[in-house]
Amino acid sequence: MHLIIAEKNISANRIAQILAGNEKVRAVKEGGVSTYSFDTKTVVGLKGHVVEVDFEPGYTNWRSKVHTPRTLIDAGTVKKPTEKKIVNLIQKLAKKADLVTIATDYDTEGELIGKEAYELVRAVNPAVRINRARFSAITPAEIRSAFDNLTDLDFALAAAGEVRQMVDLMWGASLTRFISLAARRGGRNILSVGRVQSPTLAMIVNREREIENFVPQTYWMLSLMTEKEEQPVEARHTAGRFTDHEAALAAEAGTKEPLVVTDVKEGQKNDRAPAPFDTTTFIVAASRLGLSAANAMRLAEDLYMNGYISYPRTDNTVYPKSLDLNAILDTLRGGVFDADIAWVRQHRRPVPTRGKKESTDHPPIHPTGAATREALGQDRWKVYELIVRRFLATLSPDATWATVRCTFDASGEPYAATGSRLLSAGWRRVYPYSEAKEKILPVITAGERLPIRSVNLEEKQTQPPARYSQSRLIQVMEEHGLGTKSTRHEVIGKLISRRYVEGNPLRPTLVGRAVTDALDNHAATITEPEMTRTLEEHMQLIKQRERSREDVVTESRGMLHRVFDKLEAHEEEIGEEIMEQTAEEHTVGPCPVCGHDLRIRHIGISQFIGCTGYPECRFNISLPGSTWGRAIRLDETCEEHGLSHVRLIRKGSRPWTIGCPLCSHIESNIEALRMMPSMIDDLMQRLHAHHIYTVSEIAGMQPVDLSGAVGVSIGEAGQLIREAEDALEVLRRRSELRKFVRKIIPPRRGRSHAKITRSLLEQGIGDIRALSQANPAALKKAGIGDAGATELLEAARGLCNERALREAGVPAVSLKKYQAGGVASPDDLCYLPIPYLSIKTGINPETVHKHVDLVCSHLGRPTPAKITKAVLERGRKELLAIPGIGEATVQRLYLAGIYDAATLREADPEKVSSITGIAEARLHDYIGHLK
DNA sequence: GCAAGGTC
Repeated sequence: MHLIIAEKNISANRIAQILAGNEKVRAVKEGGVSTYSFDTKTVVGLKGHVVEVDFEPGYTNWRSKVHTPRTLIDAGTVKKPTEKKIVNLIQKLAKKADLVTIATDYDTEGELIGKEAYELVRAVNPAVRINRARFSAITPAEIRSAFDNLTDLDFALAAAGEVRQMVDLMWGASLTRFISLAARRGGRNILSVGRVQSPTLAMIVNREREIENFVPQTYWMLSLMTEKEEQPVEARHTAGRFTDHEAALAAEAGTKEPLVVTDVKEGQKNDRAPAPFDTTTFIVAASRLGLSAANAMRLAEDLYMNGYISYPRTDNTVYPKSLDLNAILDTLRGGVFDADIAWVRQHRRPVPTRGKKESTDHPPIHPTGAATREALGQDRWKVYELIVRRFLATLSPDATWATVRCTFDASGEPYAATGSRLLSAGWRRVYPYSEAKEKILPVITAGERLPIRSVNLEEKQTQPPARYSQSRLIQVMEEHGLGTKSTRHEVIGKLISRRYVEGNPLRPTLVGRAVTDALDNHAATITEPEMTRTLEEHMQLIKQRERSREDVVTESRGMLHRVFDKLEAHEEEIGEEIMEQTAEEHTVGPCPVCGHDLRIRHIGISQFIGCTGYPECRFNISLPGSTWGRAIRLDETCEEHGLSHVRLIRKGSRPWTIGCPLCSHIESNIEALRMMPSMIDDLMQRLHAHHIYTVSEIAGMQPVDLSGAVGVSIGEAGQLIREAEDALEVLRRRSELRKFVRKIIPPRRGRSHAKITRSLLEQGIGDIRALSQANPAALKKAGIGDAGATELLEAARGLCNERALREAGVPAVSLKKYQAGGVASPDDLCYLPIPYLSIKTGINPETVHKHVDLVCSHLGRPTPAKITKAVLERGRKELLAIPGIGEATVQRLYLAGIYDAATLREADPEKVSSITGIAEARLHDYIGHLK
């Protein structure tokens, strides 16, 4: 069997189709992985890298005293399978193979992915021949020629890729751990560092600094309005920007009629058709349509997977010779583009346009299949249409413009006006994404005299550089060689998810700045694009076999060690700098009580806003737990309290904007305050004026302090505090009820717990006790179904009974036994006969009596007489001695309080029968037997 | 918990 391994599933399929020719390809899924077989060949696709380098075991604990971040530099590495299904299948097939061909992409990573496959094969089949097919596009010609000229894997090329992996891992992981530990950040708040992300972040930070430090310069623009045959014409002073106000004023004053046309120059301008799309230019064009980089890529990948466009991750801007452009035009026929295609065919430029970059792995992005707007939906169609039109534009002639430049002399001051007119639209006919703006001048001839209608001197300011948009940043990253076509947009996503940058255009956060500063000051290597450039040079040398992998890695290790020398010497300082700079990120504004900063605090899953004056100042505002979303500070501030607004953000759900935390705090506590009988508006205002907002604050105060704060007598203050305590208790029970209902009736879509508890409250059900006695109709009204209502009532009763018994002093172990015996309510204990309770629970009758006594006295009821175990045992024997009475009957008699011959003799058979269900006649028999 | 690079 000949095993062929491709880089991805879709390539595997296409390679199989091409190689099979007329033969039918059998597509079979094995263990969830597709294989394509024909003849004796089987083609399998990888998923890019199917293994991952990581440190050998022992380095997982970040805080280890032995394996410090620095030790990661020299730590051994292992390759771990990340796609187990594929790895297993490859090895299974490799055992049976007598030839293996690696057919991954033709670039460094492709060679490395190929080597990973090679090693997987070798591990299970040391003898099999393994060769390599190299092709720059998956077209029949390329593939056939590649398989006719099979070569060997290029281990030097793969080694270059391995160096990148090693260097990225050791620099990234060690620095990430070091910085995170120094700044005491863990979990979701780690501070990541990397060869690509850190220089990218630094560019955004530097741009922000430029903007902040920008000093605007004033300048003046001078223009005049003239007209020819009633058509207004604007001419600008040829000096352009005047930086000297005096000079501008003088030129303005000197601008006088006669205005003489000194020269008219006509010309023609070519407006080149755009080059084919690579990933970056595609993202830039898509961003003009309002799509973010990540979105544009997601849509393009979708189109690619469904066969509408070619592979969207490419650096190539030159169509390979093997690409049949006419065939593509044919494919696109029969839809909305027909007219445009016909036009392109008719006016086709001799050679398609080409961009600066040419690479071998994939062709530029182009359409591969016809589609309709209906089939794709709005967004995908937008992207598809863009790609089709771009393709058509690359085959279309240039646009041409007629240009004209008129120069004027206004009594010695020189002016000029320019005009342009589209002569032939060319590619712009089929690619209407950038507007062709014409500026038509009337016909003006040299020597003519024109009137001056007005002279305008405009004062302007120079502008700071613009922040990076995502697409602009991707362009700049590419210019600096940062990242690849596949990863650039992901890197930006990473900076956003680490909360280093935010907004569009991108702004750095305080954390982003702090980390960049710290790295800039102590580990500058990692914040500069230079590192990538050097790495690439070294990779190049490895490819040319001029340096070895080990040599380059050793050099990189040495550099990283030197970086760590500096870092470790300043660890504390670095940590403090970051913490100090980022503290502001959590600061929401001044504490209303003491004026110190209020800060958002996260402790475990709980979060709140506390005062930095703690413990002297105990002011705090509670926030919903972080399961609702992590609290972050917004830029807006509350005019009344001067505090930043707060928002809860949670992945995958809409953010919950709380707004001013103090406004929200006050608002949400008013209802609770009103639960205090003495609370009147005036009192509430006085409390608020003293920054007392919650009942729990009042409940926790001393009467003297409260009296002083709101100007009531000590006695009244005491009363208020008691009222607050009561309100607090009611609130506590409500919250308990809410949690209880939530536990029994779990939340699900379309069932609002807030609604349920509100409705219960309106019906006077405010705690679990009230719930246990509630009418099922009330639960139904609150939106709880029949089954749920029964379950809820039973659970509530059970819980109340349990609490009552526990309060009375029944020990927990016994409580369980009463529950198991089904006799666990206070009434059961007070009213059921002790022998019955004993036999149902297996508890000694004397102990039962003790419990019954506890419960009865707790409830103020009389305790029944004690029965000892001996008495009970004797009585049982007496009863069993009576013919017809067995264990079951004894138990039933217990229920009626009959436990021996004497109690049976005195019993009223009619009553006993009604309680126990034993026929009266039989009871008469038993009693008769005794007599 | 860490990088960057493949791919889905």
